[in-house]
Amino acid sequence: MKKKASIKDIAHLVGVSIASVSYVLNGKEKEAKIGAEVADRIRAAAIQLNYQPNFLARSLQSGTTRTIGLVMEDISNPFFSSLASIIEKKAQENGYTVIIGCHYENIEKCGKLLDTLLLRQVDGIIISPADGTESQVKKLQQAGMPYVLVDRYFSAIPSNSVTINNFEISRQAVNHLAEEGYHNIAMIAFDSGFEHMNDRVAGFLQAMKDKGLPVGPASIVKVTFSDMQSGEDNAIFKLLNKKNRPDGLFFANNVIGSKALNIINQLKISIPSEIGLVCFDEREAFDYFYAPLSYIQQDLKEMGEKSLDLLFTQLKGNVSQPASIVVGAKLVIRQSSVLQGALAD
Amino acid sequence: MKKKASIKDIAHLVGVSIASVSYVLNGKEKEAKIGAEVADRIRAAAIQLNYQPNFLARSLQSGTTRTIGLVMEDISNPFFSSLASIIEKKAQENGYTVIIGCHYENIEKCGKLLDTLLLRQVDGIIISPADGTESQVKKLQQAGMPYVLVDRYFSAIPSNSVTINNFEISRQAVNHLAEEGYHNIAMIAFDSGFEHMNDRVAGFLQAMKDKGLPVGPASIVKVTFSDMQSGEDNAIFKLLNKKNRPDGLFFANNVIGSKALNIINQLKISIPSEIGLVCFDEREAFDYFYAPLSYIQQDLKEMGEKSLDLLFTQLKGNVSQPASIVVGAKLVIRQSSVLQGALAD
DNA sequence: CTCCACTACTTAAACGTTTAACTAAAATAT
DNA sequence: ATATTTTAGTTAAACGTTTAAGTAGTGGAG
Repeated sequence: MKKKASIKDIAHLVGVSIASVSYVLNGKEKEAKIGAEVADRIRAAAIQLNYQPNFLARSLQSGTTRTIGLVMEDISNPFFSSLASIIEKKAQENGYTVIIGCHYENIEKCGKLLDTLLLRQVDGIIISPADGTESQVKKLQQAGMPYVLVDRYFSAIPSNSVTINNFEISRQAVNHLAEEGYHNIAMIAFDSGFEHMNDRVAGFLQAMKDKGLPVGPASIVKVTFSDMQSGEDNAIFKLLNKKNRPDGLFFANNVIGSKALNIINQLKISIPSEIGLVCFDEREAFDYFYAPLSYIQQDLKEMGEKSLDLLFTQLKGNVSQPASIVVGAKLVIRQSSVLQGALAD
Repeated sequence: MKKKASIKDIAHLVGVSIASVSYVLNGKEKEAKIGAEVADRIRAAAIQLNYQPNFLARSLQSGTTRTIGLVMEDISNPFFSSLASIIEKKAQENGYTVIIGCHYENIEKCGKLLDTLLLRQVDGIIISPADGTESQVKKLQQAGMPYVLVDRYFSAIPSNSVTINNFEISRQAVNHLAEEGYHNIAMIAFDSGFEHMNDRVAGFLQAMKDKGLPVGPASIVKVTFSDMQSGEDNAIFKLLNKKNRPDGLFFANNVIGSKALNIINQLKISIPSEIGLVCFDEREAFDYFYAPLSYIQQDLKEMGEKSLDLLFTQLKGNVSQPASIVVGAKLVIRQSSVLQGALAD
């Protein structure tokens, strides 16, 4: 990097003090009573020297960096990349810059990421935390760092958060499957301490109960994040390969859905005639599957924007009680869960 | 944010100068001849006060921020999010933090993004520039900002870059279509000044020539970025809806491929029997299409890692000539372009 | 006993800003 | 003619570091 001009250089050139330059360049010439003629010369010199303020010096002085941290599981997951795109766009519009970090569901990595953001003195953090990182979020809170939880939350740590009503929309999804005539429904979920995940499971159970459908030990299949990463996913395969397999499936998120779709293809199971499918979250693959998947669509635009709004409110110092914002989600019904449609086709 | 402890506080507590504290905490106690006992007391005080160095002050002093900027078209495009994921991971491993910005193929946005990164004094930038931003890249160069072009390049501005051989792999892809028996092949490409895009077109033309296939004005259909964003995409629809439509299609990238796939579904064109398909770049949808798409797979891991390597080399000051690294790409053949396969099925 | 070399530090400048507090000169008021 | 206010700035501290240059005190050599 070439040496850049500083206000000192401008002061030298014009023959005034650096304070005068600073006042003029910040539009505070009235306040500091700098004469019009001098002010003009300062501005001219700034242009002549192609002056660019030093952001670091300014931040050091002001204590704010106009930077926010965005921490999520994996930016290559379309759910997160869409959210990131929305957040980055709006942050930019508001003069904020976004530092991104992925924790890949690894507790240590998540901790390191947060430490880095604290160290770099970002103004605030939007985070979709890893499983089991309650203590890290608490640390954020204790450090007084403004943050917003998105998608995931910890009820033990009252925080600003933006989520959807996972229970209710899951209940609706499973209700729909039941009403379409699928009665041996199973759910595939992550084996985690995530409350939003448990809410989805609770929604499933509620619907089953409401519809008077049987729930057994095989009704909820739990898989791990690393199962999904590796090629192995025995649990799903076993579930679908056994003689009296379910006739309806509810996937707890798009990673599970996409994995399961692979296996369904592999086993040549016919959708929706043999099994009805609904997935939580969307994924492009679902549109191109021969029986496009019914799915739960979270309002990502709202989610991203509300997260930033909530963060900005905190940054402006209007801190009151933590707010939990619930944004919309809707069930999009397509061929994968509609038996009649299959007959009609 | 709570008030954090500074080296000044430590100095006070221990009763030494701030310089001593700084030397000890940077492991330069030998060099500065600080006694072992004092050093220990300083370290103890640092722990006691939970001292965290102020990154901004350090950066201001050192002139480096250990931050890199990553500028791409749109993080919600899987090509870019995969690349971003790889780059973020490796940057983190090397103690660098990444600021992300999307230009959405908008020249002004791209310019603003780069200005912001310059202002914030990132140590370097990895950029997949917007169409028509040669002057912006030149400005980067003139400012002495280390940067690496990735995926896209401007031959008029010799730069460090990481790309694939777009010409060669396109030629192979079209060759393959021809050899499979498709002889009325068209290409759908972006209407842009991008050289990598033109290389792909050149590869198409070369293959057509080599195979002695006819090339007419209808052989290359150009679409714009905004066509793809909006629901409208008349050019592709018209091409596929006319009586003597092509029997082979080569898509210049995954955005085009996914749009075209929609139209193909809509028109109920049978793949690969009626049209053979190959797409540049992958996309999850291609795996779940009833006839999985043949595609050109860029080695993204290599691309991301080499980009960072190249940037780090510059940061270490080993600047020689700009290097143009060409990473691997391969043609993955699946059902969408194999006629025999269709018959066998 | 003086000089020199060490040891173990400290001082102070520098990075580039912002901003509260001060001041010299001019203008106005009494 | 003197006191007061206003104008048009300047000085200097502060943000939290790093680091070159300086120094006070001690030990040993000659």
